[in-house]
Amino acid sequence: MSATTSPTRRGKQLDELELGAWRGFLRTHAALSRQLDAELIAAHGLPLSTYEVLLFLADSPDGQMRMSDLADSVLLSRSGLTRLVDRLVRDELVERRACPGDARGMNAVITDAGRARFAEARKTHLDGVRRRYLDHLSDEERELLAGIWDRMSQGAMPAC
Amino acid sequence: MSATTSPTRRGKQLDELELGAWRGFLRTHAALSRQLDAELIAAHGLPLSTYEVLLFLADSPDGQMRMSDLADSVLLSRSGLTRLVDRLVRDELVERRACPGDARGMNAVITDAGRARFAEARKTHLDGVRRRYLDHLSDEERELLAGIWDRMSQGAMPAC
DNA sequence: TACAATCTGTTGCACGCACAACTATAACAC
DNA sequence: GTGTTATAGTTGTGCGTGCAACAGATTGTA
Repeated sequence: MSATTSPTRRGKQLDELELGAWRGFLRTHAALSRQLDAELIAAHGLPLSTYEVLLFLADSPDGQMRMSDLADSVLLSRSGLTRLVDRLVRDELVERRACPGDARGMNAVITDAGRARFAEARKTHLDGVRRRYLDHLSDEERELLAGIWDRMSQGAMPAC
Repeated sequence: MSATTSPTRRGKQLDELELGAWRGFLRTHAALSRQLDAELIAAHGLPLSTYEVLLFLADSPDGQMRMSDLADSVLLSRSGLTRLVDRLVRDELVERRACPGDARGMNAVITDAGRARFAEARKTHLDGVRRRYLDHLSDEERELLAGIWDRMSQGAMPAC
């Protein structure tokens, strides 16, 4: 179940199998994220990055999160999140609220309109994720993939 | 081996397993592409997008490709590729050459300097891909993944 | 208390990309 | 031939993002 590769042939080109496992990964991600993003924009005017923010806010206890925590969650730089939240505030899907107990901090809070919009978008998105990804996998494959990703993010993260 | 999911529960949230298989995929891709890009820039001043272009050119018969074919290969818009090749020409890693037999077309041609630069970068990149991705997989897992990606890009592509 | 070091979020700036509009060439119809 | 349609590549423009620099608040130390 764990990595059992023969001593890696450093610098040598990838063989057929390695190539399929690696470039297929890249191709699949590119295709999926493009399609899901386009789908979400077409149906609800929400890009995927926005959807992610609403997702984390909607699923958090009080519908709010600290800016920096949110940035980490959606894998965005702090400045990137500042701008993204700017747009969400403009569209009245999110509000900024001073963080009680720490005058430096700000909380992003999802509004009722934001929740409504997100609930609609979630249907579309879940449907897309299933149809384009999950439905192509058997139960065993899903389990295996979940394990692989888990293993990788543990191994890869602390290295940088 | 093929998809055997019970009739998808449309709209319902993802269960634990589905979540792991899906969000892990996203997280892993984000982390890997960030790290590999940063690594390549630090070591050779080449971003990943540039590396991809040089890869396709270096591996093509005469070290040259039509602009539009190249754009499709590296998953970039045509305008995006035009600008990217502009930069490569400025850095003298690639040249533009009129396409014989079609006065509309242009070929991007890798230069000697481009080949040299790419050969260096390739070592770094292959090493990174192995260390961060392939080495975490057993042979069976690599085989399974290659199959999954293949199945998915066939199913997902024509749908859009 | 005072002062340095750290942390939070925002802003200036530059970059890379996509979309749409455009020019030039090619392919096809008649 | 002429006219129409399709294709190739470039350019104008706007958007989303990261990095570096910054102001304000907090924590730690003397």
